[in-house]
Formats: sequence, structure tokens, C-alpha cells
Amino acid sequence: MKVTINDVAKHAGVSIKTVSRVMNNEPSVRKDTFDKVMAAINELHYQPNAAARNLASTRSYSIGYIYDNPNAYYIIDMQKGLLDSCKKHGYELLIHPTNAKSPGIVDEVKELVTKSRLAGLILTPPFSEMPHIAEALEDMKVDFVRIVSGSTPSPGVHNCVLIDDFTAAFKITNHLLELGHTDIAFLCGDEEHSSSGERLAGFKAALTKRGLTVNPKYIVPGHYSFESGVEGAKKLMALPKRPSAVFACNDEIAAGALFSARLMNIRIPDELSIAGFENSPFSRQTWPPLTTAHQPNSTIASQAAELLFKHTRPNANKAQIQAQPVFIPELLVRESTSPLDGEKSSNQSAKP
Amino acid sequence: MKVTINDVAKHAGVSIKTVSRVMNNEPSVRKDTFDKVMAAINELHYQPNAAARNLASTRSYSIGYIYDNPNAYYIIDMQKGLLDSCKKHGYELLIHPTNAKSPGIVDEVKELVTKSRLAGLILTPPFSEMPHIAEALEDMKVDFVRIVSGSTPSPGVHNCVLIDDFTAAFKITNHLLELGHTDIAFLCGDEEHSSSGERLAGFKAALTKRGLTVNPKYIVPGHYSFESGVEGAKKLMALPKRPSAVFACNDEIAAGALFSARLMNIRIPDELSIAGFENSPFSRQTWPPLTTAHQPNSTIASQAAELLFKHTRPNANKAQIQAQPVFIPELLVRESTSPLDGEKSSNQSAKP
DNA sequence: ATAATTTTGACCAGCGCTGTCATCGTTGCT
DNA sequence: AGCAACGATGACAGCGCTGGTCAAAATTAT
Repeated sequence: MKVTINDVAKHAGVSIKTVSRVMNNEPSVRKDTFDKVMAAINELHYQPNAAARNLASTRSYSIGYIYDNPNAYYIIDMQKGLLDSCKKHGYELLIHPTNAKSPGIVDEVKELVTKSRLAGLILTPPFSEMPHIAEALEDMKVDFVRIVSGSTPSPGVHNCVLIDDFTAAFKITNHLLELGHTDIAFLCGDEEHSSSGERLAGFKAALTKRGLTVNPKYIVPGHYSFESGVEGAKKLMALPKRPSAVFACNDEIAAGALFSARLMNIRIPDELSIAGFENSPFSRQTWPPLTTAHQPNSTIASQAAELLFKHTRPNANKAQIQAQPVFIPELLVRESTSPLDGEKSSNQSAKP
Repeated sequence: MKVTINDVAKHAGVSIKTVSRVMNNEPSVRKDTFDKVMAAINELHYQPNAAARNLASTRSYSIGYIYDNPNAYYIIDMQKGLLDSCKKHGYELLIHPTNAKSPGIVDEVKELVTKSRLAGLILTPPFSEMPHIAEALEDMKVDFVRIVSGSTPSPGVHNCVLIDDFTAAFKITNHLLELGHTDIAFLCGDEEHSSSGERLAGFKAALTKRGLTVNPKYIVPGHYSFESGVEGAKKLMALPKRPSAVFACNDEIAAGALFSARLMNIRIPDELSIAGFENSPFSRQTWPPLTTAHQPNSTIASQAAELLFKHTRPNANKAQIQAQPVFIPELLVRESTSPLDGEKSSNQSAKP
């Protein structure tokens, strides 16, 4: 029933220590010894005891996922991706939802790491963008992988997974432009999330490329929340010249804008096109369903975990770990956006 | 930084063994010694090392949460509640999302328990209602707590937390009745979830109590999904005699019904009142916001965990564990329901 | 007061594994 | 061949805690 390292050692005719070496991927094990041990491991279906490993070594076999995000769908997707990778590599996942704005957050993270003896951490925004968190983690010599917004890998950094919000936002904006819209507003997310800044930059770039100027009144600061979308749309609709399209920084904001428009009896998409970002399930559940950008969260998460494991592996050569993977969310056109003045979208069946 | 049992012992002026006794809830520790040790534990923020405990004892200090539920908000809330209790008791939480309908599910659960050496499990629907899962767990002598729908504790059962869906549904239906509605439809959730049956029963009971007959055409089978709500509403609105109010088995279904009504240009709540169930965040983000029943998921979860710990605790006396806690979700009136024909709700300002 | 009882502590072994360091066997070199 | 140098392997202690045993101390009953 329960196979210990001892059994394997006997079976392979080596010492316990050698088996341990094999398990830990240590160098300095001769090829034939290695094979011998591996054979024994497979034959006996040996599964190392995580508790014993944790206790004996400074290292551990669990990773942590710290998050503070009101978006349940995002979190669930992330967890799913992380769990997949963890299972594959025999790690455990410890989830730790908390409040990023709490004053003692750094200590809290530190405590979590020491108490649970985490091998590493996965950080998503806002934690992935808090310098003092990263510093603390580096001080503690704990590996971590950050999932952040960005399009160009920075040299030397090997613990990041990038999401190219800029390009994705550029695409969404282009979609709106192709529909004939020129008065397009942008509803920002939280300023401290760089994703918001990146998306705004992509938005501006797309307009500029078309030779359009960016109307500062159409750029509304806000937060990643439904409420913020409600407020933002209200402000926009109070302007003397209303925009004909709104690009919201995420689906929640977009849903809020939709809600707000409805309260003001503005028909969507006829009078106002609205686009979101993220493709969260409820972007499909608004009326009309939201045009958005699909972000493959589970895949991103499992890639992040894979990257982390490359670091935490005992004899990891950090310099060898390749540059950051980059994900570009894809445009997903649904019914919340339509051509301006009822024209047909230019890329759709333009009959001659 | 790292507090061991030794530190606590010194701080409290007792031996290591006594601290261990306290930690393990062993009898034969005098009240004042117990308090003294507890004080030291709290003061030093002592958190036992799970790995060491796991290793030293046959028992383990992690519990598992198995789920298969598309509702992300529900899962996040549950996790939150479970984590709170786990933290308090020095347990770890292992989350395990999976597919309840997969053929090898029982083996999968068994493997999870043995491989991760789980002390216990928390089960929510649909797992909490699968007899073969419960049997397998009992065979393995693993403790588990089920969160199920029900209003009356069954004698002898001490590992259940009940949610009184019947009473809550009764209340919601009553609210609709008080608004003057008599033609009320019911959109069911999954048949295999007893919550759906309980809610339906509560619905029927409320109608019957008012002397109304239940129109079978107004009871639409379905699933706990947005799509199901869309379909259900479509069917209802195709009836020769449309209902004036719809009670959906959960918020997702209600949101779907709302969506569907919108597609058919039916004004909510003027032409049709819609009520949901659960008070999930997006019940606030539909337009109009949904009248629903608030289910305190986090609280329920942490109670379930507390109950589980009472079982897994070394010297637990199962017979002594009190009967199942019962939660009754509370009515939350929002804008998706309104009086029939513009009358004022009867319990509101009925001016003489 | 003394006996009976309960509570506590000292001590040891051991859970399954890893870290350290000493030892052994090889290889390379003069 | 002989010696150094290195690579591969094993012996041993110990991670932090529990479980057991037994004896000492504190409490209660008589």
C-alpha cells in the first residue's frame, strides 16, 4: 500500500540517499544508477510523501496563489490552470485570497510563505505590480512568477508571463473604427493596474494611426467594476457631443455602461456601441452580448506555473530559462457593437 | 519569525507535551492550563507545522473541497468561508474542481483522499447528493460534511449543513403573491440537485396556501444556467396565457429569463416580474437588478468546516456533535419585481 | 492527616525524507 | 605505476511534531 523511499532503495540495491538524489533531479548520479532507480520507482509506483519532504527540506512542494480580485470568473479560471500544472508536477496549490490594500500586506505575504513553506508564488494583478511585494519575495529568496500586462519582454527578466493588452486593445479599437465610429470613448480601469494603461495606450495608438485625434473628454478614469461603468457612461452621455462607441477596459465596466445606457433609454448597439475586454462569462449574458477580447486565463495560468516550476526545480539554471511567454487576447465580435448609422461593417460582405 | 511548539511551551511555562495535548484537544488538561497555553498560542501567533503533524501522526491536517459547479461566485464564496475556518484551526485546504459526471469519479475522489492524505472533505451539490460518493467515503472512514438542501435535520445524521430552500422559496413566492401576482411560473434548476426540488416545493406550498392551484404549464424543467433561463422564458412567453411573474431557481436562470424577455421586447418588471435565488453578484448587475434570496455562502462554508473539524478532531465524540445547522436564505427585494397592474404592494403603505 | 486520583513533564522513538560530510571508486595526469 | 583530483555514493543527524510510557507533582477525596 504505502511505498517508502526505503523500499525503492532496497529494490534498486542502492542507498536511500541515492534514491533521494534521483527524485530531486540532482546531478552527479551516474546514468545506469539513475535508470536502475527509476525502474524501481516505476515498478513500485513510488510516490514521495509530500509532508516528509516539506519537513526535511527547506524547499517545499506547494506553491501559493495570492489574489485580490473581485472577478470570480477570472480567479476560477486561474485556479483551474494552476491546478492542472500542479497536478502534472506533483505540487500542491495553496490559494490565498486577501486584500491587496491592507497595510500589512507585505508581512502577510511573508508570513504565508514562511508558514506554509511555499516553494513559489504566482502573482496576478494587482499583486504582480506591487514593487514592494516583489522586493520582499526576492529578499526571502522565494521564486515567483508574475502575470502582467506588457508586450515586449524585458531582457534579464525570466519570471513573467505577459499579456499584450496593448495589441488587443488596438484590435478592438480598430474594430470600432472599421464600423465607422470616430467618436469613441474609453472607460478606464484602476489606474494602478497597468493593464488599464496598456489598453488605453493601444486605444490611443489605433486612433492616432487612423489620423484621428484623441478627445480627452472621451477618456474617463475609473475602476474595474460594474459601478464604475455605470458612472462612466453617465458622464459620457452628459457631454454635449456624445460618443457613438465606448470601449470599456473590461467586461464588468462594459456591463455597467450597458446598464447605465439602458437607464437613459439609449439603445445598444443602435445608438451606442459598447465593447468590453476579457470575455468573462457574463459578457455573454448581458443584453446584447458584449463584443470583447478573449483572454485565455487558464492557459496563461498553467504556463505561469510551468515557468515557476522551472525555477523551483532544485538544480534550476535560472539564466537558461527562456524569455517571457506573451499572450495576445483575441477580438470577439458580438452584438453590442454595430456599424455607425446602420452601415454594414466594412470587412463584412461588401457587395459590389 | 518561525514559532515552534517549543516557543509556546516556554512562553506558557509548560512542557511541549502539554502544548501538544492542547493542540490535539486531548482530555485531562486542566482548564487553567488550557487557557494559559491558548493565551501563549494566540500571543505568539503559533501555527503548527502541518507537514510535521502530518508526518508524525497517521492523521492529516488538510481537508479537501470537491466541486463541480459552473457558478464561479458560489465557489469563490465557499472557498473563502472554508479558508477562514481552516486558518483558524491550522488546516490546509485543497481545492479539487472536477467533473461530477465523469464515470471514474468515485475512484478519483478515493485517490485524492489517499494520495493527499485528507483528513476530511467538504461536499457541495452535486457531490453532496451522490450516494455512491458518500458510501465510498464511509468505506474509507474519511470524515466529510455535506452541504445540502433541506429544512428538517434527520436524526442521527451529524455531518450535514442544511439550507432551507423550501422556506426561502416560500418567502419569495409570497412576495410575488403579495404584489398581486397569481399567474406565477417557475423555472427549475437541474433535477438532480435537490435544491431545485426544494425550491419548487416551497413555491407550490406558497401557492397552495393562498388557495391557488399550480398550473403545470408554468413549471418549466431546466438547468442551473443562463441558457436554460433563456429557453425557459421563451417557452413561457409562447403560452396562450403568459404568466405575470417568474420565479427562477437561481440568479443565473433569472438573468437568462431577463435576457430572453428583453429579446422579446417584454418590459421588466412592468410586463413581467422576475425573481432569482442566491444573491450572486451579478443579480445586482442585471437590468433591472434582481429580486432574490440571499444565501450566505461564506458563512455556510465556514460552519461546514467547523463541523468537519469537530469530527476529525482526535478525541471527537461523534454522538455528541449537535444536529445540523440550518440556514434560511433571506428575501431581498430589488427592481425586477413589481406589483401587478401597477398596484402598490400590499405590505407597503396600504393607506386606509 | 493520608490515600486516591488527576494532571503534568521528562524522555524516547519515529514519521519519510533531505542536507552535510565523509568515504569510496574512477579517471586523468606526470 | 603512482598520485592527485574529482565524481559518485552512503552514513548519519535532524526537520517539528505525535504517541507512548512512566514517574513526579498537584489536586481532590476520605
